[in-house]
Amino acid sequence: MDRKNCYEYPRPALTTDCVIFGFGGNGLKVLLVEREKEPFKNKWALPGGFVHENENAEESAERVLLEKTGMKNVFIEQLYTFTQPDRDPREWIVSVTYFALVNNRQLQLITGRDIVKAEWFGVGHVPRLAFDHNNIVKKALERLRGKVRYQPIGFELLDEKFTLTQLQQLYEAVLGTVIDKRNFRKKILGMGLLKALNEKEKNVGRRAARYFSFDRKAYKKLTASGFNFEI
Amino acid sequence: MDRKNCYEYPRPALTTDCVIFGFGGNGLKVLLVEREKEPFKNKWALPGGFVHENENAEESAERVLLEKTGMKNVFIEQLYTFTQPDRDPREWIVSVTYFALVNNRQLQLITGRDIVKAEWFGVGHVPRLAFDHNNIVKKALERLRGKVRYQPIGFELLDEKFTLTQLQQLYEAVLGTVIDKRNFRKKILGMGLLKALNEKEKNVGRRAARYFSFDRKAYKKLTASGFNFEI
DNA sequence: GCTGATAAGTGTATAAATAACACTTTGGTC
DNA sequence: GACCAAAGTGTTATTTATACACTTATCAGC
Repeated sequence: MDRKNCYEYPRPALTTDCVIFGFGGNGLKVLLVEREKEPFKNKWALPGGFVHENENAEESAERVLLEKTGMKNVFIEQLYTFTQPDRDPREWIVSVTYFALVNNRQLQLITGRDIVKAEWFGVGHVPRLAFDHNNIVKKALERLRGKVRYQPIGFELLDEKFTLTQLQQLYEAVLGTVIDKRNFRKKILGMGLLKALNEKEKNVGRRAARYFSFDRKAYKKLTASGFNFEI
Repeated sequence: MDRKNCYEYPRPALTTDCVIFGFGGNGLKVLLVEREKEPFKNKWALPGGFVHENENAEESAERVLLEKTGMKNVFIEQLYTFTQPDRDPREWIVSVTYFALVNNRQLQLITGRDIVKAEWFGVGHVPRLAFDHNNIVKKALERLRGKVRYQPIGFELLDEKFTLTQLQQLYEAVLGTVIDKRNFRKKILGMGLLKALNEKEKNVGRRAARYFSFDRKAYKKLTASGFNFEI
């Protein structure tokens, strides 16, 4: 070790860890990777890595996401910073954590690559993870559940175009409730945030559902004039 | 400099900064301290300091609060972590920020001491601050405004006992709205979160108002059974 | 091309919450 | 005891939320 990185007082290493949520057919899922090194070698963990000197934590999280899972341009937001001195058995390591929401298309990307061993786990079936990562997942779930009702972030988990039933199932999965179909549609359409597309499902073996898309422009306009999203 | 704190890769210094809100007669206030050293010597800044190796960030924030302002046992919550590499002109310094809510009694404590030069500023009259601290204050205000409607944290800004008018004025100040007195009282009393005390204001030169206190026990019970606070 | 299976799509009536609004009462001062 | 200032108090109209069941479209199999 050379004398380059010496300081007057001890300093923590800085990492980012990312809780990536996806919405598959049967519920909300979180992406875990298998650790290739000690400590916790071969244990499941959140994708993460060290922050470089010339980048901020968010850039670092995005870089790590791309390197480890091949995902980019995903919705990402700072979650919490974990600073407990003994959270890493090696030394003082502080982690700025993020939570990310990806849709099915982004979710496909990773299955093609083989950058690290990664797997989706239903949020109810997350195994014992390395470090304090179970805590981080717990915090991310709380945040997602709290936020999904007051901000239109649920759309980040669906494809560009989606059916109202998919949207409803998403809310039911995240919130853990059952929602009345007619009331849900009345409410969500009444907000004026969805664009009805001239396109329907195909080859579904039943009546085909119409596709909708989230109208970001309309949402911006509405929020500017005091509108508050709420499900 | 000895060789004690040398690392393989560069590491950031870790600090905490704290946005402390108080509610004075005429609105919401934030506590600022004057910097005694370069950089930004004699400029206003948020109270903050370096995190020690054997403490977590929250303990550090509480320690700094006590050292710099004499406050303890205040409501404190992690806000956001600022990691922009050039946010400090000296070197790479990452700050885990907190927001704190103090009531009048805690607010008095500091005026007695003279630990650092500290002053309350109305949130609409915050001067140009050191580093990226104006950003931090902005973020804290957003958080407070977003949170005060869905969690009973407003009470942290009032004394143990308070009148309904004080509570209403607090919400009006934080949210920047005007609230109807009768509807406000109906709603807040209807929640069953306030204990009416057998005590009134004294020597006020008008009809004395009854004191109330926030019933934490009742709140815990209610949240456990699915109640959601909302103003 | 008819039948059956499956989920899409749709309206109304009741209950609850919110919003608007003004006067009487009380404690203290002069 | 007259006056000042803010405390305290109900009702109605409007909006929003909730509960609830049948018809329609698409595809598959015959």
